[in-house]
Amino acid sequence: MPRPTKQTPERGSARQRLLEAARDVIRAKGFAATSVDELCAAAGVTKGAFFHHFASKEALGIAAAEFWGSSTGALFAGAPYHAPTDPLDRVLAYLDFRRLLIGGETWQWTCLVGTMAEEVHQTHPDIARACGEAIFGHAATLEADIALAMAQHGISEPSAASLARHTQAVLQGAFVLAKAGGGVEAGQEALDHLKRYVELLFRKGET
Amino acid sequence: MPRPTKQTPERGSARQRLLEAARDVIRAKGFAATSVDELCAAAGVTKGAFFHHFASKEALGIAAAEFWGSSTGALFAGAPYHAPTDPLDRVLAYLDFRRLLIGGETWQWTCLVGTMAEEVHQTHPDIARACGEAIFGHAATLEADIALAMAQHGISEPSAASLARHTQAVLQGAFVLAKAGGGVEAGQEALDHLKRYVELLFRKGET
DNA sequence: GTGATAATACCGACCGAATGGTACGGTCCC
DNA sequence: GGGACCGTACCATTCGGTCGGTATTATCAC
Repeated sequence: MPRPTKQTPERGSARQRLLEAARDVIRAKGFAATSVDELCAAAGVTKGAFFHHFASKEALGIAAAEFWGSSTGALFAGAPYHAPTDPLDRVLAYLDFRRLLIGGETWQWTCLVGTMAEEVHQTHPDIARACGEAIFGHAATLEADIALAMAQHGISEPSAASLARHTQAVLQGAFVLAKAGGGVEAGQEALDHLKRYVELLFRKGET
Repeated sequence: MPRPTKQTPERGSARQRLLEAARDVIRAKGFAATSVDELCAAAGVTKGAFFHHFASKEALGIAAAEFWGSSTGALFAGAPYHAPTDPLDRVLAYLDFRRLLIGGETWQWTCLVGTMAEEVHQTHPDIARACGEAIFGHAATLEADIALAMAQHGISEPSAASLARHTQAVLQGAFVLAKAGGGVEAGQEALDHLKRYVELLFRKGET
């Protein structure tokens, strides 16, 4: 395997490959149970490269959380659920889109930052902070549509920000139940309840 | 410290103390990041005692999940939310009770089996299985009241079992968001949304 | 009751493997 | 040449787990 250079980064620089490996391996095994050696092997990189790009394992965790935030941010920004002209329809389309993403092995559709936050919130506060920014940052991208829909339906009860956060809470809970043995069905079920909640909320106020 | 005997178990046998230490330490630091030595120190017990009672660290994880299931089971069985005569009131009182339990340091009011399931679902399937039994077993204790309330209100749409599971999903999600920086408020907020969902569901069908 | 026996509960030094991290040298591009 | 980038060998520590031994208790014949 030829060394990738700046001109020919092949399948990405070592840093990029390490972040991608971290995204997948940590989702499956957790942060603490994933060793640096294992990460290097998965990325096809040596330890020297690892500690050249990251000062410590904790630094990689923080970078992985940020990487997750930006890559999922791009995914959702380009997703088709923004198409509907009605803001409530866009919110419901987002939930449908999230439901569509559920499938395959559990580690493939669950959330890196949720997993890491739960695990390291006491031992590595800086990682937890980065995870929180990714989660609440994503929630914030939903706020505008929710606020528009609420205004259109004359609803003010739960704030748009609060409802946006709640969607993420339900999603994270769905991941936990799926990992606890509920599988794909547990995830879909939780999203069905969440969609029903939103529909009931907005049906109450009507147009 | 005198050796505790069967006649004078002092503050519990070594096994009991280890399970209690595991309950608290693993909730704070996670399963993988908690060492056997650390557990022994927290329990005031030596390594010999640990491996006398548990064949491996994984076996302790399974036992801790079962211990969590039975001790929380006793807590909820004796809780006051069973008092109301109306089944829907009992369900809502359960949610109020769960909200009341939120307070203090995050590790004190979050869920051991949720944390462990998320972390070890791939690496230690047997632990994840035990965690799943605790979670879904607790959900099952809510089913009867939910089913009664649904019958009374003429509702059949989401099954009682599904709604019971969803309460646990929202709770687990609340824990994740709390650990990601949302704190106590994030937990309370999620439970408020969950209660509103249940109220909307049952208001729709009325009596 | 008493002594012998077996089983249980526990102690703590020790082990090999794996861990996160470092030192240092080489290679490539500007 | 100088710095970014990466490879290899190595280090100190910590990890889960083992093992020989001791103290305490339960059992039971007598």
